Amino acid sequence: MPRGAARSEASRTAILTAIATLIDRMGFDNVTIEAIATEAGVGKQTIYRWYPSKNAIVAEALAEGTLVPESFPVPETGDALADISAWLERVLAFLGDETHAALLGSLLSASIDSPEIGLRVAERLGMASPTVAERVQQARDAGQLRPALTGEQIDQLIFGLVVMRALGRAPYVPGEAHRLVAALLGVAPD
Amino acid sequence: MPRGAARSEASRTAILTAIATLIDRMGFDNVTIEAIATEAGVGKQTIYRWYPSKNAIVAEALAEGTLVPESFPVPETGDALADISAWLERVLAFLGDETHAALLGSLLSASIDSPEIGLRVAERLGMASPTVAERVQQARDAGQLRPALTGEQIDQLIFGLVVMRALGRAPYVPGEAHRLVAALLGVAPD
DNA sequence: TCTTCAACGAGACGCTTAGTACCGTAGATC
DNA sequence: GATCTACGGTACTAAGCGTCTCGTTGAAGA
Repeated sequence: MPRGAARSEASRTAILTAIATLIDRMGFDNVTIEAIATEAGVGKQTIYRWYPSKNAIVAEALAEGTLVPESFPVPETGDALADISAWLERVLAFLGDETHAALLGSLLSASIDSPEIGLRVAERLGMASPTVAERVQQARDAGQLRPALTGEQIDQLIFGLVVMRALGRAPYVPGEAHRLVAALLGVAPD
Repeated sequence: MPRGAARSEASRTAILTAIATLIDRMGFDNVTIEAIATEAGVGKQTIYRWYPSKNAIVAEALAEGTLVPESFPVPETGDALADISAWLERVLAFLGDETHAALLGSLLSASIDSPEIGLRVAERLGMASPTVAERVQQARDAGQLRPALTGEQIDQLIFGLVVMRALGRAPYVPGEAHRLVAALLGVAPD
């Protein structure tokens, strides 16, 4: 056991809560380390002791669910088309809220610098282990589907669409997810 | 005619060239306004007089072709599948170069702040007027295609894929563009 | 119990950059 | 030739980054 005082869980939580609050209040780009310290009632050094950058704090806040409380697991009923389109429906509806779309936009921007944030965002959206790609491959192996594209290509197309929706603020039309997924999987929609 | 000296075209060009040089040399995020002024041999005030932000300079450099000299017009042979897949092939091959992918990544990041940059990027990539969406619609009207998705959905899927490739640095497999576009248009590949 | 040691809140410090203000100069209009 | 505006250059304020150093607090070891 190391000597001295242990890391303060209260401070850690306060930092994660503070960054979520500030991003919501003043936008991702305008949040400074100093403002986080003040908002959290914490010394700046305490932040720099544990996090090398703002992105690292964001990554942890994402992993803990402090930034985005909702999660979007892909259902597993055995029907890949229904599972994936139900999932996409939830994600697109979530992004229909302008605040959520703006937040995801900022997180995507941060992902360009920080691959870890990219990974955490994908996790939050349910797009990591098992990925949509793996789901498609299972359905293909089970003989349920014979899509023209590889699982990985479908995965990229769907994630890319989610990204475009986050950036473009297109309104979501109910039922659209089902038609999209059906077309990508090469199945006639119900 | 306004009194006094006119705007210096030499300075304007020097600024655009300087930002392109510096982005290439030290990466998008590390380029400061002061460095641009020094590199261009121009007073800082001259920059602030004409551009409200770094993003505005980038937008103009994009529009002039200073940042990305290549352009990617969608061919118009009348065969929508061939046209779009030839175009996508060129774009994905371009992004296979890591430098180009990194540049596009930075530009996408800037697009989140600045819709104008998003528009200019789309223009450079050939994805604005006429868009892929319009091309698909023409083919549909001419009875060449009956895709399951709307032109706009296909447009978003393809642009999203381009974005994912720029971010994910996936290598490009020759011929992939054709299979992707064929599947999205609901046509069996040749 | 008492010593030791690391994390803590707080804040001073040097550094860099943003953005503004002002200089004297050059060039274009009246 | 008088006037006006953009120019290159420089000084300036404001703000944030990241480092460093206080005195304090609290947990582990003797």
